[in-house]
Amino acid sequence: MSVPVGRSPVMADVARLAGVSHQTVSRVLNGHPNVRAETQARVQSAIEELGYRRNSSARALVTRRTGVIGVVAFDTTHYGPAQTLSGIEHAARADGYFLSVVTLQTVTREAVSEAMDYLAQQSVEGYIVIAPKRAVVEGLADQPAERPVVAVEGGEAPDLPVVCVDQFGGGYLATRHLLDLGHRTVHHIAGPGDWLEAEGRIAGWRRALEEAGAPVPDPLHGDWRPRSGYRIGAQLAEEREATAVFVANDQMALGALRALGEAGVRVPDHVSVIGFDDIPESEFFTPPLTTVAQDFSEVGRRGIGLLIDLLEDATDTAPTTPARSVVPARLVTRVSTAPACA
Amino acid sequence: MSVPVGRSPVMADVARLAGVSHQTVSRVLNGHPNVRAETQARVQSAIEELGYRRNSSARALVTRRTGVIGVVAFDTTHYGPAQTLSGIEHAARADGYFLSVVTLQTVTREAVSEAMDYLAQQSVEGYIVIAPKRAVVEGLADQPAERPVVAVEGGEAPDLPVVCVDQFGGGYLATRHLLDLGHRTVHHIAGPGDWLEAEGRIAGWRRALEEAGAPVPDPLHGDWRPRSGYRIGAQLAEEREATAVFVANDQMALGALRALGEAGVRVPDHVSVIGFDDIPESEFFTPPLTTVAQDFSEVGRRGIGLLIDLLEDATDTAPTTPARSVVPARLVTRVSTAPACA
DNA sequence: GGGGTGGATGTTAGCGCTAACAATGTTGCT
DNA sequence: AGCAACATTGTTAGCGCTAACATCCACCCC
Repeated sequence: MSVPVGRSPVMADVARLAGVSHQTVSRVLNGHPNVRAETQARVQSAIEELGYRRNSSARALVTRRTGVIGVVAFDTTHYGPAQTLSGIEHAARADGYFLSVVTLQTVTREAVSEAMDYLAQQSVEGYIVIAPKRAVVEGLADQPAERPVVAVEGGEAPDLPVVCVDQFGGGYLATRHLLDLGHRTVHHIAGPGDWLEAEGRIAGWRRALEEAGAPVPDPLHGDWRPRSGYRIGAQLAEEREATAVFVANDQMALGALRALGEAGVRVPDHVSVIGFDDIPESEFFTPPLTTVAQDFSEVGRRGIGLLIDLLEDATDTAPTTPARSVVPARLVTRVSTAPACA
Repeated sequence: MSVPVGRSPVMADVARLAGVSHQTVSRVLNGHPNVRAETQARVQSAIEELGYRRNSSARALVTRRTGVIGVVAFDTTHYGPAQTLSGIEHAARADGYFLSVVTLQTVTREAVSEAMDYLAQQSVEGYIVIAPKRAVVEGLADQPAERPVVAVEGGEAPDLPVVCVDQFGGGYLATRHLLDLGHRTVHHIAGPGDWLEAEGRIAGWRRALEEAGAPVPDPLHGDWRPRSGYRIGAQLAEEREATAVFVANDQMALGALRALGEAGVRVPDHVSVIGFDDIPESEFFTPPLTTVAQDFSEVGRRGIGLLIDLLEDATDTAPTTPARSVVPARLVTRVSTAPACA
């Protein structure tokens, strides 16, 4: 009788079929307590019979909640960002939120702000911004935040909730590992200067050297890509001075390994190399790369957790200090590092 | 005067400030033709003054269009899927659509159908499903499709619009390249049997061998990961029979290179190796890997293009044959392949 | 000059849902 | 019995927007 043709069923259709008011249907759908079990069952079966599905726009219109989280991500070509995004996605879904993603090519303040604007059109409830550069984080803090924002990989953002991997600790760990193997000092192929991850790793590396009283060579900046690691690796091979190199990511480490190999420098016999990220490939580099692993999924999970907290304690008017969550890094020892030759 | 406190402005606020009806505001927002330039300007400036932003839920409720496309993706750890997703995202945004993404861990029919169900809650207008396995594509075709679906990497889906890279052509290209270098035959480290990409590459490889009258060895199946390439590479090294190996992706090729290297088999002097995907790292493998490049961004673009066509010609009731778009693959020659030794 | 024409604007009625309140029935207690 | 307290259901009024229709006015043509 009441099977509607040509349009999808609405709450009133279900109500009619179940012989109740549409409000009762709404109550069943929202798990309201005061509905008789028998009524609830009748409504449920009417819903199934009609294949009814609640209209999310109508619901959002009246509840003022869309259940959508906006994500601004960068360059998912790289392993880390891609993994982080995936972690965010799973955590969000587990909590019943939807994700609307914008991926940016360029990491600038303007691009981020434009992306957030775009997402605002869709009435996202809050944002997760993967903010690997200082300028971006600062830009975020400036924005008149109508909606909560969580920065991921945002270093030490001044007044923004942040989740990040302990880059400093990771850099320290890597350097310490090489010093412990007896190397006099450790050279560093760093990431681009304006990246927070690069900064943190440099700081950790420097601290480890200073603590050990080791000389601190100038860090050599690459651009994260294998080619730049290759170029700098070739340079180091020519200088024949370094015995241990900490490379700020595995892709550059790959390039460096190749350059050293071509120059006849054997790894780890002549030079030890350690990377950062633990990409799936690094175990199979020549030689298998010792590196520092980051738990990206955990970062994603914590980011979503933090944002949802913010979303759901909207009552919390007291400007508590923004949360900050640091995920530890872990040393993964393989073949590319060895004791310094005496 | 009419600056509302405590709530964000609505159309009526803008209307009041501009001294027009809310409908005129709506007309300006929707680019309706019959609005006097002077009125339009007044409305525009009222919008800016109030920082007004149209409520997307209310709009969607009445227009029955959400502007959201649902994407079901897999395992964005891998380069290809991640790139494809990024291509989809850019294309969608360029056309003013939003993306809601679900990434799956397991590629099963059930998982896909559950993901689509989840997305349906959000009233997506259509779906893009990255469907790399036969079972998934078949499951999709079965579904009572209330909304348009485009399969990406879906091989030869029977009655579904599909965009994919020419896997067959790529496999053929790779094999042909090795045969042209004088190899008697080409061994194949394939992907898992139930993956369409693996199937297509096997078929292309087989065809090239058959055309050349070369013997067709059994393909050896890996799981796409470096480790499986390593295992199979070690096996090939031990048998000492293969002089040319076509590996179904770069990650497995990396493992194979490593296994061959460890077994003292020199690449390309003793054995030529060719990969598939052209991941950013492959240029820096030892030796730099000859491979087959896929234009993932183009795949994403075409996928979105196809879906939007479907969405916007909803009038088109005639069941035209589903579109099918094949993106060519490209040979990238580096160092890992060389003429067969006489 | 009268009536048609079309541009510019306003008015009204929903879209499908939830929240608030109203109206029942049902139980327990004095 | 009588009334309070509560469980259960229904009724009504929007949420903020767009589509459809109504209105007004300027202009043109015979």
